[in-house]
Amino acid sequence: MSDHNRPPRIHDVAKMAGVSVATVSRAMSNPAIVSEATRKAVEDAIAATGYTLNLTARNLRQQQVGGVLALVPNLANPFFSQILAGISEVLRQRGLSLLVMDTTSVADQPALAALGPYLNRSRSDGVIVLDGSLDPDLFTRPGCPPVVQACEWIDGLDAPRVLADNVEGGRLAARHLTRLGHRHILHMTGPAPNSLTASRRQGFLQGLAEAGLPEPGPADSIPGNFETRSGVEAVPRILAMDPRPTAIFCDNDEMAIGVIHGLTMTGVAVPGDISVMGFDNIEMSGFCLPPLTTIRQYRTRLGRRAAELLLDRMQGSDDRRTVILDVELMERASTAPPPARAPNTP
Amino acid sequence: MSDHNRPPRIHDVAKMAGVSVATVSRAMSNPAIVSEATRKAVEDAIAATGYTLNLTARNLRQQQVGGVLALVPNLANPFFSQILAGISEVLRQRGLSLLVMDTTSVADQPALAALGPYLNRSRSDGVIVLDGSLDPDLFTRPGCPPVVQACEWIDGLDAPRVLADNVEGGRLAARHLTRLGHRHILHMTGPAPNSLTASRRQGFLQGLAEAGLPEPGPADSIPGNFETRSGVEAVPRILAMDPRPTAIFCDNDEMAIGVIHGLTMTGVAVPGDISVMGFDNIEMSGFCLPPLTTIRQYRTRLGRRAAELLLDRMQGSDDRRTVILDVELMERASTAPPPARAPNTP
DNA sequence: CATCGTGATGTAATCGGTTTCATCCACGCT
DNA sequence: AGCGTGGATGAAACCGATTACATCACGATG
Repeated sequence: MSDHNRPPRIHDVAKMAGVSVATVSRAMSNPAIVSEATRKAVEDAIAATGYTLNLTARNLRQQQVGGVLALVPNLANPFFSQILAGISEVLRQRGLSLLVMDTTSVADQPALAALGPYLNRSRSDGVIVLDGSLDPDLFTRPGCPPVVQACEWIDGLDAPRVLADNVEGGRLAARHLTRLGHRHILHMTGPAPNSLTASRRQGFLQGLAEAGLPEPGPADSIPGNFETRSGVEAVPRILAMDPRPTAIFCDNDEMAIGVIHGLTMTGVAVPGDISVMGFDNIEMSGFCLPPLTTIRQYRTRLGRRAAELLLDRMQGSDDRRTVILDVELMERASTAPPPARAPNTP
Repeated sequence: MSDHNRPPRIHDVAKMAGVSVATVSRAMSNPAIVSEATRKAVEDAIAATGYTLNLTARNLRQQQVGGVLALVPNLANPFFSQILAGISEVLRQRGLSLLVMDTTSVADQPALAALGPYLNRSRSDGVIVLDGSLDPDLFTRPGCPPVVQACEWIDGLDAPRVLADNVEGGRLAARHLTRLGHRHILHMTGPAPNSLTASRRQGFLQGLAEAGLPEPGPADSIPGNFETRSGVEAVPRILAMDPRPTAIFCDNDEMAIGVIHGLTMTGVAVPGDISVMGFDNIEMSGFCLPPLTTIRQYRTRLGRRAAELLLDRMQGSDDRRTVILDVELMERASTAPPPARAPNTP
């Protein structure tokens, strides 16, 4: 052993195999263009030295980073982490690293100062944005790598999008509830500027119209922020409504679970007195009580598609299409026909 | 503009500022050692050219990667993603990237083949392992960067650990339930080889002993796999037990929620007939019905500490100590004194 | 037989920074 | 005046791979 306890480099492999470093490099990255005997010799030398290639050196030469950055609003939210799992899967197959950055952790700073340095070709080869609340201009600055939007999207950002069919989901929710006989349905929405909020609302209204219901007024929706707590906190206001709604469609499962929690704690039966449904089909929605009727979207698949689209763009594709993934109604036990009389009708 | 649409390099900045590239480099990384006037000139030139440094080049020269790898069993599990959020926070402050890899996505392949290439100084500067089921030998191979274990740990791996006080948590659970008057408590455990399972069990037994209860037999525990479904599926076996337990301590919240789901669907009241408690205090535990009594552990803090410890090790510290973080009993509504008579006593 | 093409390989430039080492200059001390 | 000292800076080596280009051997072709 002549190595001074330093990891072997390609030079050491070349010497041991009796070939040049160029040949070693070729044997590794494009085995077809070296002779059988040489390849064998190189393989043996690699095994003997325990050589592993220095990715940083390769990346520098090839003008790439070898990784893709995912911008996640709130890493702690399981909804996003499942999308990440899909992204991770695709990237790993291509030998790329997944870098993640939590955008909420920098929410106190100006986005440009906090995120700007990361939206750079020297930090990643591509970006998948899961946060629809970011400034589109962040991604159009020179030096920003290719971008794909997943799940949420940013108005005015001209980059491919991979979305669940939120409009259809909203429509399915309205159809489900109206078919059960509900006529007075409250819509608990996400935060106002959010892209998901807008399209779920749109589909929901469309579904109500198809059922022949009149256009709901502003009193028929109540804003939340996608967090469970906001569902709980909406309950007193919901119960004070007159007439009281017989069903509530929440823009995500967390809020729906919060609403059910609040209603149940107040003695209102779900779905006996009020039906509640959610959106997303998070893991927990099948196990809460009552199990939650919701709209299922395929998060792992969404992550995979987003990663695939990004890889295309990184290879120069100029495909800017939006991919819409199917959603599906998951009918569980939190919805039922309305009570014979509205609970607060005399 | 003389740039041919190519991002500016340090050379361009140097030319514009009228200094050498070495000086530009120094002005950026160690401003104190260049003169006031030079620093100003360089700053102006950087602003004028829109220069951003190529991290890959710096990393190559400095023999580092600029990133830390987190090995997560199941990215889709919110429990882990919250730890990641803590890790991410610390790393970002130091300008390091967070790389994540889902170990379940490679579970079908031999760990060495799948993970080996990533456990290398050329892929990351350090590793945080959240998966206690991995082979310790993976991390002792030459070329593996410094490792810190967080949350779970690997027997036989001599690397710093950051853990919640699982033993104390088990003890608190036993104390809480015995103080309520329970004498027959079932322990639903995690998978057998898991490090968390063992220590929670140990604390639980200790707590029972302190309450003067006899050592429980093998029939007083039932194995799960930390997933909600395993909690649901355990219910028929639980209800068939004779005598039937009056309380169930589950090794995590997901299983507890599954158990509550199963019991409630079968018409058994929680906590009226059987008390259930969990471990972890996941977000949802406060909102399920009934709200879950559980042991809280501080996941974000755990992630932060792990990252800090790793940074120490990366800077050469040889501190191998284990950090134990406090846990806390969260008393909610899923536990109560046992019914006057055991439900299935004649 | 000369020429050309082709496959396999070596040589050296290259990626874009950091850092060592040398140089230069101003200043203070003897 | 001579000399040492320290601060600021530049020239060039260096990090470890990839790859353009040159070279060479060999077989096919005219």
